[in-house]
Amino acid sequence: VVSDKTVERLFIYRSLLEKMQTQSQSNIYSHQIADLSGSTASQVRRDFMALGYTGNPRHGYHVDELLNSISRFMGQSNGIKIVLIGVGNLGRAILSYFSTLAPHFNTIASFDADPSKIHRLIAGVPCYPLTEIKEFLAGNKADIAAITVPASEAQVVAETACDAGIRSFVNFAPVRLRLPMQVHVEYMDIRLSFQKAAFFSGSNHLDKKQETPL
Amino acid sequence: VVSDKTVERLFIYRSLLEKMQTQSQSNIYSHQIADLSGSTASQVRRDFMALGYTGNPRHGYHVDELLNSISRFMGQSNGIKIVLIGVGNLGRAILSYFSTLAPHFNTIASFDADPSKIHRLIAGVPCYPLTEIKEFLAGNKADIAAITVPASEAQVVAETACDAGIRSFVNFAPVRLRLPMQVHVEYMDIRLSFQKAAFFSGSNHLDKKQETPL
DNA sequence: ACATGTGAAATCGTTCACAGCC
DNA sequence: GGCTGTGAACGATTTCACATGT
Repeated sequence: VVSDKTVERLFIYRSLLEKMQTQSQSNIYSHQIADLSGSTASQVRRDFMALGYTGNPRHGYHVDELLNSISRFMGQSNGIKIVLIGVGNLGRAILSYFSTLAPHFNTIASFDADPSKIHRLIAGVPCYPLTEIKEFLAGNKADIAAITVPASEAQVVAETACDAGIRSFVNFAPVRLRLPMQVHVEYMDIRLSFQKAAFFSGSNHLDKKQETPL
Repeated sequence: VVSDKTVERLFIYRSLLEKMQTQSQSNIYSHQIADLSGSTASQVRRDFMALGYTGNPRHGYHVDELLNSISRFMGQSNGIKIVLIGVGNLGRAILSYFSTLAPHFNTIASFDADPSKIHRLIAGVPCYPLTEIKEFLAGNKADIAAITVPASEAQVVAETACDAGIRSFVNFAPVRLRLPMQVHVEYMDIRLSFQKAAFFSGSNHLDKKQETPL
């Protein structure tokens, strides 16, 4: 009943509020949250409607209570269990990125086809052969899979993981995945975001009026 | 005159069409493009309206011509010049990722504060001290900057780069940047996308009806 | 028959505006 | 007085539906 956009913003608000909390700020107004998150006061208040938590006109929102409400709504997001498929440059970088972000994220295993990588510890995470993913997941629950294989392999790899019970993916490969509708995919297409940035850096987006008449 | 969403999809279509081209498929229908890109036929046709290129009902779209139209509309996106700020794990991974993607992307320099990194070649790209970015950009044009520094430093670093003439960013740090309105920022928040994936992996999003009555 | 191009309708998301409260 | 909560207006995006072309 809540939009993807709202979910995203709630996570952003939470991250801000956690910072506020460490600075022992106890109260905050919607317009302050808006400024810090690049949103608007209306938007913030509208997003909070989903939480069932209501502030008060005198002191705005109580940081601690608000955080509790958000976390209750978002569900337990500490100790998210991740498996990562594809231990190339990007995969390795993400492994070590998350190792510094514990305890929020917990990468429990990685998978690769390259024999020189398997059965080793990479950034503190054990690497197994891709063929064993199903057995592994039968014995170990994981919430999501990160796909960091080359584009050409992403689809098969995703199907395998899906088959092994994964219901949600973060896909770094620059291809759309065709998976059952109930399965969720977050796309992280690095190439695409650079292309978009390049497009909007020029004056392309403003007055594109010079249609060459055919 | 064209929405962000449409721009994004046009890039995706282009990448598909390039694959079609290598497979010497010469014609394609909107519904085929839709299937491959996770869109709908209407959406595809609507997006193409921006191009001024029109297909024909008999054979759909001619792949080569369509690609030309898209590329003309998108502007030259070969040899996009990038500088990367922050040569940590993630920064290094992106450097080597792009080194394999030439000639579309051309990372011309990286910057870091760590003395052990500067004046070395990292993934084939020279690394300079952060303090020299303005001089560097005075002598070398760059289209966009990638920010791969820790969250706490992202804002200052972005301001410096902005001051040095960068008009478009890809920001990997998990903070919103406050920059002049004309400056474009693409956010690539890896942590956030994993959080969203985790949220949508549960049954959180379906029937969130159990409001605890206060 | 089947695909395109495009007004018109529907849907989704954001912002406005104001009553109510502290 | 300045803030919250929210119905209503607005704007953006997607989908529908169908006239048109081959």
